[in-house]
Amino acid sequence: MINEKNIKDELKKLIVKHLYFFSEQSCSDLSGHLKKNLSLISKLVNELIAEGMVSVKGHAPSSGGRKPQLYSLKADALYILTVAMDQLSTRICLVDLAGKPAAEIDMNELPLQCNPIALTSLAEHLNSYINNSGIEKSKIVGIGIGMPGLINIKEGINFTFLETGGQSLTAYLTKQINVKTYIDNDSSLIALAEQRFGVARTKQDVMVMNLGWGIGLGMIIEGQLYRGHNGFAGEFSHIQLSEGGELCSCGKQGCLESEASMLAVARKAVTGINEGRISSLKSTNLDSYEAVGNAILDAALSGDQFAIELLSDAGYKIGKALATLIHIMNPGTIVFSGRGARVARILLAPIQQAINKYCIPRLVAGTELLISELGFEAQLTGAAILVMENY
Amino acid sequence: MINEKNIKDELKKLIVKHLYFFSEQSCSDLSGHLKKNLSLISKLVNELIAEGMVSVKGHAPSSGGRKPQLYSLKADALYILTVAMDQLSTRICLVDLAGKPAAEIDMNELPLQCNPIALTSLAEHLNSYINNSGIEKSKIVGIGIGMPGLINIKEGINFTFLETGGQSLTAYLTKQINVKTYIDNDSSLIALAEQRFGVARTKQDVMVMNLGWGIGLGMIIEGQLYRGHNGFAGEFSHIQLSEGGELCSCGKQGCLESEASMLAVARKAVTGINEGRISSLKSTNLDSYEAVGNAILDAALSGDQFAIELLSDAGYKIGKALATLIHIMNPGTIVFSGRGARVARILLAPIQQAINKYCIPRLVAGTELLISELGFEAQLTGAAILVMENY
DNA sequence: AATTCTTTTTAAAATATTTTAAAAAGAATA
DNA sequence: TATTCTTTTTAAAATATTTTAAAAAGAATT
Repeated sequence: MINEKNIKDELKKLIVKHLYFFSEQSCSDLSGHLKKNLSLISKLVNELIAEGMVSVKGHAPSSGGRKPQLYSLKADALYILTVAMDQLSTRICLVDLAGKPAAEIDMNELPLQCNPIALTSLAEHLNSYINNSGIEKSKIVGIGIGMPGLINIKEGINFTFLETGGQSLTAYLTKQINVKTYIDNDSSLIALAEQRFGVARTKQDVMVMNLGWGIGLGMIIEGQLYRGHNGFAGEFSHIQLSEGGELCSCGKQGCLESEASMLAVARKAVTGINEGRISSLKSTNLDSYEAVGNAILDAALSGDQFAIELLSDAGYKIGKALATLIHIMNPGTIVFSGRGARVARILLAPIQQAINKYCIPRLVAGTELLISELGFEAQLTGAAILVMENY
Repeated sequence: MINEKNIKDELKKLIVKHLYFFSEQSCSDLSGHLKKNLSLISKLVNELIAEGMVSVKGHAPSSGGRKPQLYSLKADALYILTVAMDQLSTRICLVDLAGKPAAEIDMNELPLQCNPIALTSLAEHLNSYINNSGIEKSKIVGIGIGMPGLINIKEGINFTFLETGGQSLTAYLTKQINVKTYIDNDSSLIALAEQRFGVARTKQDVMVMNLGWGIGLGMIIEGQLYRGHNGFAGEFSHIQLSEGGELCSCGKQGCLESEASMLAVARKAVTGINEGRISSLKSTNLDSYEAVGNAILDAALSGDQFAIELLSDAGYKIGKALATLIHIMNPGTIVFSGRGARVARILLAPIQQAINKYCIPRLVAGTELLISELGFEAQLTGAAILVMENY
């Protein structure tokens, strides 16, 4: 028998996956969701218990009959190594099947741009992190990495950063670390996180805005992450907002990113302060846009008028772009996530205002705007999901 | 046994469906596509032959072994009633399983706007058409209707036309005609037709532009028609193109529809001619925008400079809007279909020009632009597909 | 408190589907 | 031309999955 028990094992993996996303499920819950017969599910769940993958978690209240037994994954049965990169730094965290950190988060500078040793450096970091964690490698199901750039997830190539001359990043890391590795775009992973464990939980058609140094868009269509024909879907930041606006890094003018990203806002703040605008931002080191950007968020949250004005302006522009997105996609939900989610409450009013102005009312009515609760954690959570989706 | 043979029958229906979309398939083709075992497929195909649904269509060339036998549906085993409506007229055609008309196409005026008897009139028309066709009702699998408007396909309600006070159009027609009836948006059906039997055959991520009195968009995402959270996805015609442009019927300014649809072009033509522009259009009845619109297409095809200028202008605007669409969706294919597909060759140059200007090169490179070959037939074809998808 | 009704879980029987093996038909090659 | 190799089709055996039935556990009702 070449594929002895293969089909049964596949189904067991499906059960494990399902329990990862929806813990505390009864056999009939599982049966309903996986569209497999109860009796089969029951048998396999018992096998999983015997194997130490699953444990019983007490009873749920009954609606007039025998109380269902609830099953969950044994959190320490397996671990996932999650990695969240942005252009400047990298966070690493080993988590268990319940999403709890099994070792401290490691945060270190790892500039992606013009850094030929970034990849080898990353591999070394990951190896030593695992060694220090005290968890044996065999218990780590996989490594999930979210990174900015245009990414081919199948081949494991990043066309924008970590240049390898067409070589597969995932193949390299899998070999170096000896644990199966997966990569994906940061905004896509944030969208996954919001739809599986965040405010868009169980929603089917969700657009997740990743508000950060750029403006990313992760799209969930009919419950699945949509990546487009070449994996470049959601290049929302470079749609044209206004004829003849600011020059963008992409070479075009008036892109959303060059008008409303955190970097664009920081640039405007520096100009404004140099022109004598009154603001608490004056005391910030104006040489680092990164520092200015973070300071704007803090200032806005503590009521600084100039900062709020800058963010409101950005919000209105984001809203205008969202109006177009809503017309095309008719999403049920839009989530504001990423670094900038902290100030989403301030952005929301001008965003809503622009949407009202530029959208057909019937479409506005069908779309809810939500603010992320996962915040900065979203990308790490998404990286874990990436691994479990491939389990 | 309550569901005796249900599962087997389901699979048989899947085989029939598959043969509808891909005729002349061998058992191994079917096995591969349906992901069911060859031996099972072989048995069921033989049953379908015995039932008179399927027939053998000779052999395909072999690649070094026994020649595969090819199977097709018996074209006259079942029939489909297809209906294509636009705001002014309705086409009806009974087709067989090979897509061949089994009765002549019926084309009649049926204005949708402010016409309370449109629905009863439609039902009468359909009934008498069936009676005149000579095909017995029991052989008609279903009625598929494509119509403009915001449509809820599950409930069978059109929110824009054929007002029934929230009653289901499909329930009414199914009862009146005694044949299961389905409705869908015209642009959605055109997209279906292009992806199943048109130039976008087998492509997975396709945006189909329905160039007509309005500008519609049908979206195929990962091989499936995407309708959005409330069924209103693809409301492409009302995205804003230019700040402060022409007033649109939707109440906003500068919408794509009010700037570049066939109706908008006709309006501009009338203005131009009244201002003394030289053109063969002068001899057209300028009171009917419909007549002017059609005349512009003819004039442009025979080289009239004014008509070509008008269409080029519209094309550039469509291209600018498409640039945004490409950034968001990263589609593999864009198809120009519908009434205006006749002049797509003239529109293509300015469309491409605008896309080049407003798109990131890497995204342009991944998207091919195609011109429909189904043309005006697409909507009827799509209506047949709608029925077979529900078979 | 006893009975009836629900729901979950388990086991046995029935059915569906896949694997394996073998036969049939033909292409490629020596 | 005979042999070997492929591929398709069919049949038999093995496996997977669902149905059916029954037991277990508890809620609701009389």
